[in-house]
This record gives sequence, structure tokens and C-alpha cells, in this order.
Amino acid sequence: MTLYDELVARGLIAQVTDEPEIRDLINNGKATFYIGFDCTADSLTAGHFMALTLMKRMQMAGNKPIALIGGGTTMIGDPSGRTDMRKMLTREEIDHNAQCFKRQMERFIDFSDGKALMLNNADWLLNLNYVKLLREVGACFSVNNMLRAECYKQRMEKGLSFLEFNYMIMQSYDFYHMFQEYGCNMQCGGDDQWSNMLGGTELIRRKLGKDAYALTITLLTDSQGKKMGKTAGNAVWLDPNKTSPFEFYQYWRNVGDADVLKCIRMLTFLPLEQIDEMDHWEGEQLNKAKEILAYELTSLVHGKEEAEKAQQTARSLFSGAADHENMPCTTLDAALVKDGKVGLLAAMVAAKLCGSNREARQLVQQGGVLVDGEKVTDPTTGLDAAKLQSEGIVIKKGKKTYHKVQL
RNA sequence: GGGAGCUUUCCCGAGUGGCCAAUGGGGACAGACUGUAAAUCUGCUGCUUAAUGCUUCGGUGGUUCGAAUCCACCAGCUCCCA
Repeated sequence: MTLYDELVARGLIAQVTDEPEIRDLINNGKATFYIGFDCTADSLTAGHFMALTLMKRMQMAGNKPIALIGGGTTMIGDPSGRTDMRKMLTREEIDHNAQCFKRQMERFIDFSDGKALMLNNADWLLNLNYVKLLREVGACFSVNNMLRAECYKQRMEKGLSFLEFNYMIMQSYDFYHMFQEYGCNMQCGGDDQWSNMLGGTELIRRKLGKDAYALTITLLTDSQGKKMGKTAGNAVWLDPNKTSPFEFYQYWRNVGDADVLKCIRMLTFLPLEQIDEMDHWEGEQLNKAKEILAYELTSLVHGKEEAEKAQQTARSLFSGAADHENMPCTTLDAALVKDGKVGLLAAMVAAKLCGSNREARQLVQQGGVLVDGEKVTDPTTGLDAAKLQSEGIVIKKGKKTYHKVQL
């Protein structure tokens, strides 16, 4: 099966500019393509992960990826899919984030021997001269067309600053620049980037009279149409310090029935034949598919060892037997001890199970807290300091959150 | 440059002088039911407490016994005219 057909079969391709050409390019390893990553945070997220897997698939088929870190474009802020303006980041924050991105990508994409490139658009965008840029590329953009672009449309009501309006031009310039300097003939990205990407191919055609291509990947949404890779508005991070391998595993272990197969298809590297076999699974059986999904992804991101650990911890926890070894654990501050006890509420806050005492108290009163397997409903309960010191105490919050505390 | 309007707790959105920590919806969290799913029902959602209490309604000042609510100035945003 060719790469292009595989991408289609996995449901990854959303839109392409020129199917026959792109087929030929990527199937035969002739594409030098880039994917841009704006560094708005200090870690990549599960959302970026899909782009990385695409990059890897393409690389495995002999194409050359360029990972573009958006050190420059992040200074502008992409308005796509946003109803309000992004927080402005300082140059220092952006540089720091770019470093973090770089480290994470290197674990996943092979950058050795020129098999892939990593560039930062700060290198060319930040030195642009305004008037020069306007004359060079500004003339090629029709404001009329830009306003019609999907990514700006929804912002026309809420308001769009000139700063953000220029994002498309910056992104187009990136493509134009890399087309000339690095022979980059294709851009990939999320489907929300479509209009920005077309800006680039259009610019290259007008300025250079040459063809460049764009391919977008389907946004990973759940059955309710919401973007996946987020919990409670927080991203699922690839950085183990921000989202532990166990939490990462659990996120995928808990996806809805309707979404498992889609996720396996799009995100894992399991052979399609194997996935097709799972296709008819249903009901309780899907739990097996969820385990496979969670294991595969955790293994890709955090390594096989971490994936094993997460899986074992999850299995033992949910089968009743608490597995103390791999449970998230917090060592409490000795100052919390009073009369040989540590207040339960204080311990929960210290372990970050709750944001405040009040919240913890409520959880306890509602019967959402188990201490060493016993339901506790009295918020004034104290944890025995001696036990905390010897083996530690396991607090279970709700159905799925386990946390060990010790002294 | 001129004019009108808006700014509320995670989000949307009520509230126009005391009964407001502030209606309602969404989301999140918890309980029941389940398959670590979905749907449904229930509770809950500023901080602190045993109770009490404390700090919030863009910012700063002011009027008042008392302000999210009135006034002044500042900032941000939206719309109309140029």
C-alpha cells in the first residue's frame, strides 16, 4: 500500500491542493515538507502529536520533514479557531518554549544526517523590513480574499486586530522563504490552517510562478465534535512533568466508545489489517481497544517501559488491588503534622487533588474520598503520622484518581 | 477626529442602591447506574471555619449609614460617522 493510500485509509487527509501531484510526491519520497509549530507553551500537546506522527510517517517513506518552530509567528499569534486574541508572549518566553519543543521533537523525529531539518522562523521573520515586505509580498495579497478566509470570518464579529490579521502573511512568507532556501515544496498542518496554507502556495505561484502543495490533516475531534487532547480545558501535554505517563495513559484509556477506533487509526502505527479486525468490536469489548490505544500512544511518547508501568498500575488499581509502586505520590511537609496527625483536607490540597480546603471538604462530605480503601465523610479526619511515615496512605478521589501521600 | 454603547465569578449571561458571593445555562468536579464508555438522574462550583467570618463584579478615586448597581477620571473592546 502506498503512503498516500495509507493516509487516506487512516482518515488522516482532510484537504489537498492537487491530489495527483501530492500522491506522486509523497509516495516516491520527493516531498520536502514543513509543519509549523507555534510555541505558545513550554511543551507540545497531544494535539501536536498527531502532526508529529504524520511527519514520521512521511519520513519513513523517504520524504524530508522540516519542523518549523514558530519563534517569529508566535510573536503575532494565530487567530484561527480563536474567538479572542491570544495572550502576548515575550521574546524570552517564546525562546524558552522553542527550546522545549525542540527537545521533545528530537525524541520522535530523526534529525540525523540531514534526514530532517529543524528551523525557527524567528531567524527570518524578525529581521524583515516593513516597507520592503509590503512591496515584496504585500502586493500579492488581496484583502478582499483574506477577509473571506474561514479563519478570519468568525473573528469579523468579535474583532480582529491588524497584528493578528498579518498572521496569514507571515505564515505564507515562511513557506515562500523555505521554498526558495530549502526546496520545501509542501506544507502540512491541521485543517484549521487551510487558508493560511493556501496563502503560501498562492504567494509562491505569484512571485515565482512555481507550484507548491498543501495537505491538511483531519482535526482529531470526539464524537461530539470537540477537539480531543484536552481535559477540563487543559491540554494533555507530552512533557511527563506536566502530564505524567500514567495520566497520559488514562486519558486515552478513557476515550468514548465512538472514538477509539478513529484514534487508533489516526494516531498509532499499528498495521491497518490489525485495526480492521478490531473494527467490529463493540460494547464491553471496546475496553480492550482502549487499552491498546492507551498503551501504544504512551509507548510512543514516553517509551515502552513507562507504558508498561502505566498499564500495570491502571490494571491493578481498577481491579481493586492498589499498586503502591507506580502511583503518583506526594511527600507532605512535616509542618502539617499536628498531634500526630495530618488533616485530611490539608493533605489533599498538598497533593494537588483539590485546589482549596473548601473544595476538599466538599468532596469528602459528598462521599467522593476514600482513605486506604475506606470511605471517609468527616472532613475533620486526620491521617496518622506514624503510618504516613512507614508505608504512606492512599487517598482515592472519585473513581479514578489515586494518590499516595507520605511523610 | 466626532458620537453611541459595552466590561460581572472557568465560559455565556442575569442583576441597575440594602434581602448579592451575586438568577439561569454551559463546562468542571462528586454521588447513583455502568464497561475506567456514553446517556440519564442527583449534588456541587470565590476563600476560610465547628459555627462565625473574609475578599470579589475592568482600574483608580468619590457620593452614601450602605454600591456590582450612582458620579468622575483612566484603560480595553464593539458599533456608527469621518
